[in-house]
Amino acid sequence: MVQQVAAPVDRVVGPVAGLRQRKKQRTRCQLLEAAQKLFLRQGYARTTVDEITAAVDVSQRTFFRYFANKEQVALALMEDGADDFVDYLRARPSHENPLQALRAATRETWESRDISEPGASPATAALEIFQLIECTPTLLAAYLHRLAEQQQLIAEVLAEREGVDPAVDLRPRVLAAVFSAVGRTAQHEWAAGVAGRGVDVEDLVQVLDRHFDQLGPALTADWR
Amino acid sequence: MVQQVAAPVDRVVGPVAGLRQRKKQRTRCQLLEAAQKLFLRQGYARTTVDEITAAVDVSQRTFFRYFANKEQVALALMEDGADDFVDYLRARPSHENPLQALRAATRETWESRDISEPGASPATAALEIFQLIECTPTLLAAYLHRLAEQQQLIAEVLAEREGVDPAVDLRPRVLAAVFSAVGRTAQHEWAAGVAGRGVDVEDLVQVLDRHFDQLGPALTADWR
DNA sequence: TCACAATATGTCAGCTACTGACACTTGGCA
DNA sequence: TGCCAAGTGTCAGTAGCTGACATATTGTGA
Repeated sequence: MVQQVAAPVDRVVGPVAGLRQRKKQRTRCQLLEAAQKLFLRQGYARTTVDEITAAVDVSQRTFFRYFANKEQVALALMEDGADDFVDYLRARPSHENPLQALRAATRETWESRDISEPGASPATAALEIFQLIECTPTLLAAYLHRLAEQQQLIAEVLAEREGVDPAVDLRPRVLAAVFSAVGRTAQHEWAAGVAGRGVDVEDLVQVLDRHFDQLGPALTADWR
Repeated sequence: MVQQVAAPVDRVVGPVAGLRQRKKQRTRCQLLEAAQKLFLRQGYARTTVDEITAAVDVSQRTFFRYFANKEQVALALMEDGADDFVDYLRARPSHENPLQALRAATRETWESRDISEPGASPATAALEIFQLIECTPTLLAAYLHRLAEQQQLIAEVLAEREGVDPAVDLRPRVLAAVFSAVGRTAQHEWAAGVAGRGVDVEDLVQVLDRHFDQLGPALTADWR
C-alpha cells in the first residue's frame, strides 16, 4: 500500500499561470468541494470515490492522480492551516522563547483563518471537518500521522530559531512533541465541547491557552 | 470502513479453559507468528492476507474474524506491552508523583519484557516490529491511533491515582499527552539509532530517561 | 450418552480502494 | 503550424474487507 505523494499541484500559484495550471487547480478544488459536501452529508465511509468523481465528472483514475488516497482529500480540507503555522512560527520575534513562539503562532494561525474564510460561519467548516476526522478511525489515524510529520518540521524550525544542533540537542524534538500533543488534546476537547452552541475561534484559542497553561502544573511534583 | 473490534479472544485465559478456547488461541497465535515472519521477511505491503492464511491453512474469512484488518495483526505483535504498562502504572506507590510513576512504569514494562521474552535476543522482536511500523506509513498511522486511545486510558488512571476529577481537571489529560508524545519520540530515536549494533533494553530505557530529563529544559524560558 | 444449542469455520459472491499500461486529447511553444 | 509534454480516460486486474448462508465442532443438560 505504501502511501506516495500525489501530484504536488504546484502550491499557491499566482493569479494567472497558464491555462493548464488553472485547469488543474480548478479540478482539484472541485474535487475537494464535492468531497467535503458528500463527506459531511453522508459520512466518510459511506461516500465512495466514484460518487466524488461523478459529481465533478472526471474519471476515478484522475482522482487518484490528485490525491494519493481517499483519506488525503479529507485531510487536504484541514491542511491549509498547517502550512501557515510554520510560516507564522518562523516569523515570530526572536526574543520570544520557544514555547511562547509556538503558542503565539498557534493563535495567529487560527485568528487569520477566522477572517480570511469566505463562507458564512468562519471556522465552522474547519470544525465540521475536524469532527468528521475525529469520529472516523481511519481518518483520525491518517491525521495523526500527518501531525507527526508536521511535528518533525516544527522541531527543525525550533532548532534553527534557537541556533541549536537538532542532531544532538533533544530539546527541539521534545518540545515539538509536547506542543503537538497538548495542542491536539486541546483541539479534541474543543471539538467535543462545542457540540450544540455556535462555533467561535476565540473559544478555541481560549481552550488552547487553558491547556498550555496546565503544562507547568501537570509536570509539577505534587498535584494535591 | 469504520474499524470494529474483532473477536476479543478472551484475553489471558488460564492454563486450561475448554478445548474451544485453546484452539482459538492457538489459531490466533499461529496467525500472528506467520504474519510476523512474512512481514519481516518481505515487508508489510508485499505480504497479502492470503499468504498469511495459507501459511496457517485457514480461510481468509477466518483471518478477518480474528483481526479487524491487516494492520491489527502487525500492531498486535507490539501490544502485549501496552496492557502491562497500565497495570504497572496502577501498581506504583502513591507517594510517587504522576510523572515519576509514569517513568517508573515505563521502565518496568520494558525490563519485564526483557526477561520474559523466550526467543534468543530478548527485545529484538519488539524492535524489529517497531521498525517495521516506523517505516510503513499505513502501519504507523494505525499505531499512532492506538497510542491515542492508550493515552486516554492513561489519563483516567492518573486522575484516579491523584483523586482529581478528570472531567474538570485538565492535568491528567495534559500529562498523558505529554508523556505519550515524549515516550514516542524517545522510541523513535532509539529505533533509528540502534541500526547496526545489537538491541539492548537497557539502552532503550536510557534513551527514554534522557528524553524525559529534557522535558524541564525544553519548556524552560531560555534555551541559550 | 444423546440430542440440541452455541460457536467456529469455510465458501461464495460482491463492493470498493487503488494501480499499471496504454491510447487519446489538449495546452504550451518554437 | 506542428511538435512535445502534460493531463485525462479506459480497461483490466489485485487486494482488503464484508454479509449471508451452509457446515462442522464443541459444550451441556436431560
